[in-house]
Amino acid sequence: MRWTEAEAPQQSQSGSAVTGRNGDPCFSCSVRHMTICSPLEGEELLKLAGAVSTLHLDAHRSVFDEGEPATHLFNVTQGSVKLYKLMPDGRRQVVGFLFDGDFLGLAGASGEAYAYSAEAITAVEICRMPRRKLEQLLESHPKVERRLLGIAAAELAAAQEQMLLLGRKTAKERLASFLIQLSQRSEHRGGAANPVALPMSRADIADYLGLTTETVSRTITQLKQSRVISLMPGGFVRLNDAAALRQIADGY
Amino acid sequence: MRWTEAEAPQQSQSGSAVTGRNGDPCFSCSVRHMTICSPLEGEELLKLAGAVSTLHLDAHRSVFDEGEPATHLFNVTQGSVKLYKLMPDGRRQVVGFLFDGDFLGLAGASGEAYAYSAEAITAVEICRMPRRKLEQLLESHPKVERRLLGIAAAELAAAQEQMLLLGRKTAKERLASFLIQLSQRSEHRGGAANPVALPMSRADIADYLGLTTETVSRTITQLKQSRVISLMPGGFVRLNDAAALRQIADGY
DNA sequence: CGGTTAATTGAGATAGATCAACATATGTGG
DNA sequence: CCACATATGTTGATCTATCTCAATTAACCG
Repeated sequence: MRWTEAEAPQQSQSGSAVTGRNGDPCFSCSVRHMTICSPLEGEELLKLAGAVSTLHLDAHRSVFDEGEPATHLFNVTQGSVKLYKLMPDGRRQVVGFLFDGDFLGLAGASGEAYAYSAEAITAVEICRMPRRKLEQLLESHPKVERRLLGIAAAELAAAQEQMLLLGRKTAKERLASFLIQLSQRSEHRGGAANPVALPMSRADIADYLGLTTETVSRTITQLKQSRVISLMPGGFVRLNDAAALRQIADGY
Repeated sequence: MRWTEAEAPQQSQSGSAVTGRNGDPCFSCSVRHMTICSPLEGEELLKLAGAVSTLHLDAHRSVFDEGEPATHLFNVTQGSVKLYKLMPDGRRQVVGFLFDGDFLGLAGASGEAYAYSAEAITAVEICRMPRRKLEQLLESHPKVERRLLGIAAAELAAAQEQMLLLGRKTAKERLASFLIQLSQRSEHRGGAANPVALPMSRADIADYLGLTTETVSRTITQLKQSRVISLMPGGFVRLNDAAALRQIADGY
């Protein structure tokens, strides 16, 4: 179920909460330096803070569904989110995972409806802004628009890399690529490159890599047995030989 | 082989030719209304015309290769182009086809190197602009930047749709999706929706859909036998029952 | 600590790949 | 303009990576 802002309880039993216009969400934002907001300062930031709301969602809660009018744009400030598309018979394709600092809603920057569904993997904190507010922001702040264009270009390149993975790589190569990708993204946002967090389920990984959960599981076992990776408690993977993993990922 | 502009003959035997700064390429541009240039007029267009060159390439000629410095942006004005990524052992993934009016080089809008190779499928005419010129253009023309952002968002949505295709669809569904896509794109740029041109080889289609040429051929035969499509001379496909094809594409 | 869900492992089935032959264009030099 | 040469496309017969179906084990949670 989804609720409008007016109906939303500040702290609900349903695993959702909104906080709007009542703090300084932007000044204290822990991921501001990696968001589209980074070019803004002082007064501008204050103005922005008045336009955004902060969502708190439990794991498995929907952020929005494919086909809904794309009224908002988002920024994940804490936690992990998955983006996916569904076919009528239930086949699912995860088109992306989002982590701290990641922007969400580019497709909605021009289109009218969300092209995929978004769901929390872990408990998440998400910053939400009305699309029309962003449009105003773009008018007055070319830097923000440039930043958005850069994000779009990077996402496009990542999408093309994923097409190569889905179209041409073996199961082993897909898993290796996936782990390397998670490691690099963690590093990129200032986290550890090596013990990599795997907050998503095997089913989510399978739907991201175009495989089944069984094949994901078997392939992880295979990588484990060849000592390239180790599974650690708490949903972490240690990359024992990142170079070897990269070789596998690239199909050498 | 590739050549620098200085070395390039105006009309060469190698299947390549450049024309720069010597006409009114922009005013007479047949696809201007669908390009990023569409917001420009009069003097602005004249200035732009001074910055672009027009390339003429025969089929199978390279426009650029993956990894090259992304010094230019392009617009296909006539003909068809394929974009592809290669793996070390030769596995290929076609990440896109371009037709009249399509923009090329978004990835290069922020990145430093082309993320894929581009090659002419048919004889093509391509408009080329230095990346720094575009950046200047963006500075002074927010409309152009907005347009680029819209293109990026649309491409991103298309890429996600392709991930669903590659990750979850059957061969038959992939072919149906592909034909519907070509039909819609043709219609979108003012062409006929129904007899659809297939300028690319079976190998290109296979590499786009994550299949082999044999499977592409067999699946086309299958669609032909079920009367949903017909192959016409000259590399055209007639969609006899577009609705049925769409049903197949969507997995109903 | 039971109960439920997620992950792993096993055995067998299959869509699509591979290997191979043939057919049909496409192009070229005589 | 034709006959050959080459590249592209189609069809057939097998093979195999991954899926599907099924059972077991491990993790999580109240």
